[in-house]
Amino acid sequence: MEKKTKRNKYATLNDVAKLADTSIATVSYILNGSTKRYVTAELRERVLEAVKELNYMKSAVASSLKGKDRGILAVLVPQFDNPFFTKIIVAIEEVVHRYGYFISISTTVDDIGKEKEIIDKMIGQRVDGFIISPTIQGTENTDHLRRLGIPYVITERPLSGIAQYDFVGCDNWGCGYTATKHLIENGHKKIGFIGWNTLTNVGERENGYYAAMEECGLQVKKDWIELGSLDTVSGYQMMQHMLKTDVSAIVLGSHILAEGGIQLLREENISIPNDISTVIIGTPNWTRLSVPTFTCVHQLEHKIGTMAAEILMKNILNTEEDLSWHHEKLACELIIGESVKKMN
Amino acid sequence: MEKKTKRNKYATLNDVAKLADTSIATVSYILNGSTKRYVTAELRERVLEAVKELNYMKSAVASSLKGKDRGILAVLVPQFDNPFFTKIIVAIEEVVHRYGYFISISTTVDDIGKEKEIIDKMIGQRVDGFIISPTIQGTENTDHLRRLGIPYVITERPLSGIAQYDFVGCDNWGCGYTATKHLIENGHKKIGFIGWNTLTNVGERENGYYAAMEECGLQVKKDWIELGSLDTVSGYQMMQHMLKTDVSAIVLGSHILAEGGIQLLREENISIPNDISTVIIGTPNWTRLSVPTFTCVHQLEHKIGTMAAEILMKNILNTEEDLSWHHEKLACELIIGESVKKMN
DNA sequence: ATTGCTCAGGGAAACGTTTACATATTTTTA
DNA sequence: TAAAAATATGTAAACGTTTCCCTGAGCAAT
Repeated sequence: MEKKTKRNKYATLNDVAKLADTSIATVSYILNGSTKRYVTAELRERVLEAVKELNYMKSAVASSLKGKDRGILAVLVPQFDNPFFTKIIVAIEEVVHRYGYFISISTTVDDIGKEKEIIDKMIGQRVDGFIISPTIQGTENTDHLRRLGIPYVITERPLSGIAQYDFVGCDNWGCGYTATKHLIENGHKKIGFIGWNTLTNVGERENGYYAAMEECGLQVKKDWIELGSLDTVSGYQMMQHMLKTDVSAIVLGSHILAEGGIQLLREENISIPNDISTVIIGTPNWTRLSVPTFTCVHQLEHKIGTMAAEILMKNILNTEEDLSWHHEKLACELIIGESVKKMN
Repeated sequence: MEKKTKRNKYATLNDVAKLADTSIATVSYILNGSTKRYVTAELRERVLEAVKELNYMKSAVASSLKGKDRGILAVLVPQFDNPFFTKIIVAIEEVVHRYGYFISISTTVDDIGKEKEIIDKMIGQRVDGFIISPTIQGTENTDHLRRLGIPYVITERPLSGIAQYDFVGCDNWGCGYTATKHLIENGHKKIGFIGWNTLTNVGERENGYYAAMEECGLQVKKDWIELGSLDTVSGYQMMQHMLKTDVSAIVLGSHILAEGGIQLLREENISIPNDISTVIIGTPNWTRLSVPTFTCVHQLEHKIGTMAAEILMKNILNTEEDLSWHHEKLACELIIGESVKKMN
């Protein structure tokens, strides 16, 4: 049976009007349920039947040419097979769906060129707004949005050097601080930090670590800090270096790095928490399922997504009560697992 | 600093034409790089400058009214915080981005009503095609697409009772068969199966299990089969029942059920693989990171996404050599971990 | 001197909606 | 009973593109 290749034409208002023997204006009013128009039940019936008969489906493309909102939001993330972003997106979708909008997700793979490409294409589509976890190579792309007056909300990664924009992310400083403090409270004094060095928000995690150490009067040795790139291989390598030091506990600055690092620990038969304690920043599923379960600092991804979407929708629909810029940093939560040994 | 609420107007072809002191036709030809038009370098320059000056960004909305492709594909999945679908989507995005298209992802939460709602909205947007992992409550929604002549490709969950459509999924029968066969080859004879009962594709997994058992002359006891709903809670409960039986090994029909089931095993301090062996269908990350690592049947999600996207794009662009319907069932791969004990 | 090219560019009609405005028939109200 | 209001519908002008069809000028070959 061969595949049909011809594409059917969509029925138009005109087709419907002809079949129902009326005018397109009447059809349009009926279909939009407008109250500005009196229509006899009989005619309404005829029109509705014609619609069904012809499989008429209104073209949002044509409507939005007439100034109607598109009903589309663009969401840009670095990657979306990253549970952190996936969870944010799930929340965004829940919210915007309630508003009758939908989202178009694209991944920038942390490349400012691709980011620009995507943003331009989305502007071309006249999307109503953007939710962006921006790349860190610059702010030109969001500058462009601001110039054009297109509403946008930034998530997770703050823009540097710019004050006037809406932001929702987690308190990365707090993440680092909480993780470190927890280890200290369990009697650890020699604590390592594995992170990466390209993002300002992770720099914050590192600063939180330093703050906790300092607050407790603990000196930080240089080789307790490892910064690499954000992938499992790098996590693996940083853990190799870390094992040559004298730390008794490690803050794993990201779940991706944690995956690599823990892989190494397993290969070397190093026991968690007996040989080394860890706290992971981030809470992917596997931290609950593995043996041992992991102590993690949980970021409220769902709430980030929800808030970002609400702010954007209100901005678009102009229903915002509060006209100042949002700058929300959501607190993190410590989730106790079995990966931290109590020292005495 | 208060938030600006006024939305800037986009510059139009007309604006550009006026500023460059020419006609919109000329501008359009220049911007589209058409060869059907002779234009002096000087005028071209003027136009390009006006474009920059005005921040002109062509409206894909208006173009597509004139019959141009939208450049949008709709992707529908039951959920996307499910690594199985996430991976498919990542692959789809890679492919369509190469074609200069982009995707709009929505989740149906396995509800045929919401599925219809989304499909209608997407048709309204005049998307060029669909990639759908359909709900199982019926085929009306895809029937509708077929009636309208809109290209679509089905992934993972075959439509029942319909022959003429493009399909890409994995060989679920093979998944069940491979998992079971592996356990048998390791000397297990009393093997349980935990699955769920609402999807035809999972029924296939169960059938593969039966086939392997039968092939090896092994009788299946009724209480070795547990079917529930697709969530961790159900997985947990089914494992409870399973533990009351005499099985030495279990095929976990989905990674979601596996999460619940393994949770219980951990709580009860039942050792894998010493007390019980497991093979999981599906390969989320944690199966490699936990202790022990898990033996899994790997489904080629990335390839599913790639093929589905290629088929759809070729269909849309009419570059298809082969006009018969695709019906691809990708073979699975056994990945050996430490969760199966060798019996003798 | 008339054709017939190649260049260079403008005019205007679609595409499928929305909506302001106009028209015509009833019904109500003063 | 005439004017005003309510009811019921049609016409046509946008919206921002694309593209077909013109108009002219300059030049070479009849």
